[in-house]
Amino acid sequence: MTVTIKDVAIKANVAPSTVSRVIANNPRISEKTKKRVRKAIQELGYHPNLNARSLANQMTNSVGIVMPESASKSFQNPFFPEVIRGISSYIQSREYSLFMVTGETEEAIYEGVVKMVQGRRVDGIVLLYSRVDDKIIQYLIEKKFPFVLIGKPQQTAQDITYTDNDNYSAGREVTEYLIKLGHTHIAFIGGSPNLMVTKERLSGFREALLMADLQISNDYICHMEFLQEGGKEAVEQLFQLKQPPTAIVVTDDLMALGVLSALSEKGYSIPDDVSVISFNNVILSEISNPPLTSVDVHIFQLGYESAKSLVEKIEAPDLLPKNILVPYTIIERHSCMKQEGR
Amino acid sequence: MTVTIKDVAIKANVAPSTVSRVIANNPRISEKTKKRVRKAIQELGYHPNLNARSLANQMTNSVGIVMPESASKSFQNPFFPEVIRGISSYIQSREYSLFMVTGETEEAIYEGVVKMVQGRRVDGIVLLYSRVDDKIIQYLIEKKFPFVLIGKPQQTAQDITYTDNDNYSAGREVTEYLIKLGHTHIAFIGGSPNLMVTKERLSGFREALLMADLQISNDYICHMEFLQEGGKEAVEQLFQLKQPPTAIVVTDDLMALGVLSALSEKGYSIPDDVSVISFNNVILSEISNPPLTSVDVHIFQLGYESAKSLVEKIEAPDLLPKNILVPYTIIERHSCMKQEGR
DNA sequence: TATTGTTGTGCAAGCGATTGCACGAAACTG
DNA sequence: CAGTTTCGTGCAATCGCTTGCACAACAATA
Repeated sequence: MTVTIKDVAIKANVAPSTVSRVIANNPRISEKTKKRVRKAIQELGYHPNLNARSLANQMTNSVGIVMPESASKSFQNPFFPEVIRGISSYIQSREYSLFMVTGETEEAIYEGVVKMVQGRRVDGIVLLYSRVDDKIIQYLIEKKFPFVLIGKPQQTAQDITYTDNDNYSAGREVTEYLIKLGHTHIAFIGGSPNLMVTKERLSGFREALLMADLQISNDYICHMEFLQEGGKEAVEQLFQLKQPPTAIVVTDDLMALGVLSALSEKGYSIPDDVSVISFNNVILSEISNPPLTSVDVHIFQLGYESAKSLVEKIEAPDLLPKNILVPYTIIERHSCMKQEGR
Repeated sequence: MTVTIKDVAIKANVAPSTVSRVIANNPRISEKTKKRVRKAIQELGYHPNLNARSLANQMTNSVGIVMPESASKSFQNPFFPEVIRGISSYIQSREYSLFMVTGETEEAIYEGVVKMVQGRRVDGIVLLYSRVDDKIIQYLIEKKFPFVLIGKPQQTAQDITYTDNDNYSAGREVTEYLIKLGHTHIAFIGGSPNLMVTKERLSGFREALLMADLQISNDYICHMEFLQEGGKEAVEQLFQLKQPPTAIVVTDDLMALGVLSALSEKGYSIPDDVSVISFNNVILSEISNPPLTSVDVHIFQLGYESAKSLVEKIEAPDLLPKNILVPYTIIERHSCMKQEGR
């Protein structure tokens, strides 16, 4: 049926072990034999059975990526495809493959991860999110299984390798930007408060207000889903207040689009009536109306670097954990404006 | 180190084979033994080594998904995440896992596929695209490896299982819709002419014009990349013509967004000056400005059904190939308008 | 009681690779 | 030229699981 290493061995008139060594390019095999074996491999169209190989040498040459439990929904957010692209790009160059773990519920994902890990399907895992009290992280730590996090781990966790932006600073900077434009009533719309990103950006936001002696009202802080509807709902809430904000920090472009459209439905014009600044700088932000001022967090690189760290960790497990901060850049477009008078 | 089937066997005081049968829930094992073994499994936290299992029983319980070669770029198109979600959703319910094949070049992807297939990493493959003269399809057919196509195969190929919309009809219907609105100068902006979707929709488009006795000019037919920039470039071309179109059929929402923004940059207002109708109905179309009239092709279902077909095919290889047509729906929003006068 | 059937388990041979070790041949040494 | 290295290859065990077949134990039958 399938052509195995034995077939090659017979054809090349050597032992299977020799074929194996040729594939591994073992220096102890003579060039002459190598050539002969390679020819046989070619002619037979032989490809090693990766399961057998994995079984024998205890490694799979593939890594798993774990989507947040809301994968079903959040996959709509361009953040994920892009970060996966980054991962995939590096992974590819190192001849690894990609396994995906998705699931409807947290429990399902957890099961999936356990199955991958204990089932030895992957050599390492990259988690596409970081949130508080995560069962999966606990598990991986316990099992001493190589993994990296995209986002900051909850505990100052010196022993977790992660890749992230400096979201605290970014949150602060963005807010300061709005303050400099003269805004004093600034709202914050973020994703789930369980996500580390949200927490970090929020505390940056708070810090900026504090430094500027502005009041921090809880009415101005919303936590919604990372999707457009999230943005819309938030707007509903905020613009019912007797003193609605004149500027909004939104932690995600997709939400920001929701904000934009909800706002213009309500008859507000942007940026004249309210300024909006958001995060991620996915392609959409460029073509929204008006184009969004957004923080480019370099999603691709986030993925790329995390994959790189992971592979390093897989190949040298005793290496110290390593944290990579990917820089961010505020991309100014047309959704923010100076606030005249008060 | 890791706990194997032997450890369980010892702990439960049975032979490894018995443990194996308990896991497979083989009826020949007594309930009493089963209980005992299950308890041991629980207590040891045993999970079977999937590589070993795959090796032994010649199946992996996972499927591969292949992105188009431009994955690097096209992943930005929300179509893909959504279709993957659909696949993943079904796959999950059947306890399969997902392997991803991506790559920068067609060659790289091809290699990846071969590696998966011969390496026995997956039991089947779903191709996320269909294009003419595809090497991968050839290969899979030749190897008699189970796969399904999302999109219509090139050859009338009665022996290929695929899931698709009736893109020919959709193309025609959409065009007729514009004709009914009074448009006589209708352009078509599509993706690569190698893609079957493009071909099908285009011929539907042509047919509609033909039926309405309208002229078909090649100047009105553009082929671009499935991205926003594609849309922009197309607009550049079309609106240099001495007689620019008053309505445009765009085969993808993302491109349509590009069209929209290019158009408004040029000072055209939509839908007053030019009507735009597009395909896919990704979330963006809803919040674009104006909201896009778009054909909902039910991407999720496309993925879901194809996964279903694939699993069926894996589990009953001799089943006749099966083609599923997922219905489409035109979602009217605000990017099309009646054309007054001539 | 001897014979035939069940039922539940275990033995051992795979699945297709990798790898430590042994070993014959060739090339070096003195 | 005998003795020691070096080089290239093969043997066989191993990775962890599945499964056909054999077989012991016990029940049912004659």
